[in-house]
Amino acid sequence: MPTPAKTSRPELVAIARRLVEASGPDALTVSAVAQSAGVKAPSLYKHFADRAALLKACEIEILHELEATLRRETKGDSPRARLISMAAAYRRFGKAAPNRYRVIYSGNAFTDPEIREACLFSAQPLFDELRAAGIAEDRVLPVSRTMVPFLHGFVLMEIGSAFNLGGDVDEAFELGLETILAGVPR
Amino acid sequence: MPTPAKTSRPELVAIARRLVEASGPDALTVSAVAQSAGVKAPSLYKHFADRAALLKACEIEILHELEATLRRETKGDSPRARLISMAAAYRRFGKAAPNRYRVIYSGNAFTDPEIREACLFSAQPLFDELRAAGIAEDRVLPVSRTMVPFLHGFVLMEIGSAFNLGGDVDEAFELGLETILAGVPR
DNA sequence: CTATCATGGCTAATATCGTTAGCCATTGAG
DNA sequence: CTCAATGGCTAACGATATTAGCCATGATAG
Repeated sequence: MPTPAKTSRPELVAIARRLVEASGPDALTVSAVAQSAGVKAPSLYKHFADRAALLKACEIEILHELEATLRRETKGDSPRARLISMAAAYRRFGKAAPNRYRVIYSGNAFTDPEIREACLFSAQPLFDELRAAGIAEDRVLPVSRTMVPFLHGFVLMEIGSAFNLGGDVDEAFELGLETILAGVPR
Repeated sequence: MPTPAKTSRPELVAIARRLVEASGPDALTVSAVAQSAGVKAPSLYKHFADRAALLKACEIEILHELEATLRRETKGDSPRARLISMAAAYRRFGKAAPNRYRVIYSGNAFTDPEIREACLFSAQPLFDELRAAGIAEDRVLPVSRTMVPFLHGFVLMEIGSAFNLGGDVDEAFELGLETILAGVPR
């Protein structure tokens, strides 16, 4: 390859992620990323089509990170315990870095095939655990469509400080989860 | 009041809403609103502190509209039927105008007292129905914190085309809802 | 009536974005 | 050794939000 590259796709994504996670999506400016990479703004377009592509790369990386986190932190003996553990890990993932979580599902990106794939990938751990819990194959999808919206909505609302009427939020999370897991044997 | 005003706060909000709902939040540019109001961009700042304030006004209006919609469209004899009806109305509200729905909870606006108030207002119909369903007062909040995240997450995902693995989405919605309403007698 | 003064327009200007065009230096491959 | 592609750079454009400062109006106090 000609002309030694001062930066690289992965490095740029890493920088972009740092910006987003530290200060929200608006902080992901082309100039800021470039500057942090020791490069001028227009040079970024040699690596990414546009700012959206950069953000998309972040989103995909984050979804992979979510998948890995769920796999790593899901523990327990019974299927039910594992599902509860996974849900807690999901929630922790969101709370640990709100701006990171907010990137997920941002945009109407589901039309994008790469995002679709990454989302599907990040959902695999749940599918696997549901199967392991003995949920019939044709119920895995419907049950996921109860759990994931609940988790997603809960995390979004929690990191947005929407639960501001007092009461124990941890308890509410457990209650909701247990309600949803009613069909899964203890 | 001096100098006849060419426009007004409410008109500007209406215009802003039209733009947002038609083409998403990015379409809400100060110039576009101004032009549509027959006024130059800087004049908007006589009515709103900044673009964010205009968007906030939209969000509050939308939350009030949501409340009214829920009140209007919640029907049924049994408490359970009414809750199901309300949930369906909520989902319809989101699907009818995805960009309108997306404005809700956008931003981390819950720190803003006016937004908080509007959110609380929009949640009243649910609280009322839960009470009418005989849910104990100290359970209303926890149960809401199961239902609302589910509804919010479901609608967000649905309007984002996240349910793209086939299967009947309507059915999944009903299943999720019934699971959550398990405690409410038929 | 008239003087006042706050309201709500306007023009002009600035800073910051994303993005494109076009140029040039490097360097790996033939 | 040549050469072409890669990946940098400068310059520039258009859009955006926002500010400063000016001016006409017209309700209101005297």
